[in-house]
Amino acid sequence: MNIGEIARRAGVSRSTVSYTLSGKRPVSETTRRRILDVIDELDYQPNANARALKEGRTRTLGLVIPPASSRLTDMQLDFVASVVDAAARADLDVLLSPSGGDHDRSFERVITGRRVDGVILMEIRLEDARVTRLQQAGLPFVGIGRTARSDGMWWVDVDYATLIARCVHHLADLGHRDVALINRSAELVAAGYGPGHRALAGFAEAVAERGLTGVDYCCADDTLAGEACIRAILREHPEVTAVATINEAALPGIQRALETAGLAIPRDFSVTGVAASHWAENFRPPLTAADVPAIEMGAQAVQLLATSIATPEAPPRQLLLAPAVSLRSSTGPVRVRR
Amino acid sequence: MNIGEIARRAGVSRSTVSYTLSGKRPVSETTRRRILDVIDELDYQPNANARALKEGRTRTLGLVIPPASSRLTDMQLDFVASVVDAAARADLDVLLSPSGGDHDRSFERVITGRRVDGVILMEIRLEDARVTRLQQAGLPFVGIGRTARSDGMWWVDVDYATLIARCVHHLADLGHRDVALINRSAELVAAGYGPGHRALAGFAEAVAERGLTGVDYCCADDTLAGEACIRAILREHPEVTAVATINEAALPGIQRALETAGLAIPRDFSVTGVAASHWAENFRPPLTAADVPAIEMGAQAVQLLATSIATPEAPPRQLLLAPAVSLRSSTGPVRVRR
DNA sequence: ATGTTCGATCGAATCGATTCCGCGAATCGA
DNA sequence: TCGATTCGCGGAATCGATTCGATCGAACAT
Repeated sequence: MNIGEIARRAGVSRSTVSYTLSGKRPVSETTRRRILDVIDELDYQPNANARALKEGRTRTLGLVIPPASSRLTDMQLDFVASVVDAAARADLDVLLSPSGGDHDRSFERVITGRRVDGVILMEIRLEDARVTRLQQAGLPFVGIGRTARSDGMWWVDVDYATLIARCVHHLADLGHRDVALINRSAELVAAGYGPGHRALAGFAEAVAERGLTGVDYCCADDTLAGEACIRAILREHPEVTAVATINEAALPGIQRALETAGLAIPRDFSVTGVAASHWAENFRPPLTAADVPAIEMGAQAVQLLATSIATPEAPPRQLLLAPAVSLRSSTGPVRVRR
Repeated sequence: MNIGEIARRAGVSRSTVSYTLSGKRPVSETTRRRILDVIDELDYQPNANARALKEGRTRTLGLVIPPASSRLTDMQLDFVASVVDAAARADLDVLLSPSGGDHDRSFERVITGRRVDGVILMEIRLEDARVTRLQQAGLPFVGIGRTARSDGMWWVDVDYATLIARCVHHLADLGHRDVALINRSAELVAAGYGPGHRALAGFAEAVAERGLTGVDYCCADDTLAGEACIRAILREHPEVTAVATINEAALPGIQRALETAGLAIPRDFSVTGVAASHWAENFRPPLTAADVPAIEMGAQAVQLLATSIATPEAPPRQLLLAPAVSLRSSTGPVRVRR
């Protein structure tokens, strides 16, 4: 079922079939109709590999994800889903490639095998070898996240520093003087995970600006760790009256531990942070938080990548998103305990 | 940077380069060394499209996922991650294709464009047009899940009927006489979602066998719906003393609503079901449940697909998993309320 | 010394598309 | 009616690999 078969049945040459399909040269209405009929009848579609070989592009983009060993977070899942969705809308296919760990063969295969026209890179670290590799390979790519010095690359990212700062200001406005930051896991931060570092920086700056005292905790991405973290904060810093977090997965634990400690939200303790809206809305009471528009970010990344592929020499574009803090009901005026 | 370039620099013909790479014909040690040196120096990798075109296989498998519009569940995410991981281990790449909704162009492109050697199909319905399509296209595929009549296809699935039946028997052994099933969403079940139907069947059969009375509820995949569902059960069937569920995402809501109602688990109310272990372990108290080995299932699906591709004429193989119910502490002897 | 065998390598065909070049027929203006 | 232009289409080269026969020189037996 190749183009030659179609040509034979329609009584024309292969090139004519190709031109009717692409429309790059006029074809008379009668032969055109005849060819399309045969194509419909045989359910023909051009072989994607042959086409890619000749055209030099694959109409496919690579999506580089962290290895499965580290459970993907909900936010990362949203990225994947929205990238796939946006790509499908643009008639692009998505080739998944786990990287990190022992999966660098997969990454290399995708890069140097010319299987993709461009790459979307998730989970970028402040220093990231994959970015260097892609730049040297000359393959267009867009980061979801960014490295420490990222002027030269295309990316879309969430402005964690600004968002956490806004949360701190919000808490300060409510009279809180002692606040805590619940960050992502210590390993992640130590590995140069950008959001962790930038959230901490924004937290420190806002705390200093408002003359508060702030403590920061690292916390693994699960309910149990969230509980443990709140317990540690209450024990080690009983003066703390509010927390801000970028750790969505810890939220259920935070809620549980505060309940267990007999602290009502927001009467006795305020909670805020940065989280996808479904986390915020499942919190009780609903979480005052900056809602990360993960779905939109994935779509934007595909957009950027498409233009980067189309115009490889164009100067890189960046998109730093800082959605507003949605006031729900998990923060309130400070109230002195005991 | 193609094979011709390598051949020129090494002073040999293209075929010799190809044979050193594939080892399908002997090459003398000296030229072999010379060629490999050039390859290393230039960082050459064969063009995947050209190779696929000639060989007639792509070393790529397609993973068909539900569209992003419906949020993927944690279990589905585990499938995706483990499939990608297992494929990478087998030096296969994974092409993602959303299907359903308006994304059938993507599905068709992957199938008829010969972009993949085989397909893994997620979220199979009892009647599923994609299965028919793949069969008629003659493309090897493995389902994660299965259709109503599934003898003729390859699949790996969880035996929801048996697992839910075991949960019911366990509850009956503890003296419970009135039990409820919390299923997935009504739309999903109405659309012919296999696990929903089979869980219900297993529930009904076990309830009958033990002479219990059982009610079943559909419930959307989120915390809030879980709460609402428990409230409805307590209101409409106050005699119920235990629930079994296959709805992981509803578990936090189930827990919350029971707490709110002043019912202690497992003293006043028992909860059990089928759930990935991290859901079970985040429940409080830890959930007695059959742990779905999603990670293993993804890996098995890749295995099956690989053998199906290698031996297309072999009779289909199936894998029906029924992991044991892990006794944790969310079930206990019945106790009459009021 | 001559014919044979065998190992190492080369040349050319092939996979299935796209695209440039050019040919014949139809159409046009004068 | 004749040369020029246009229109529609076919032929062949090309993309970058794999693979099958063919070749060539060396080693071997007779």
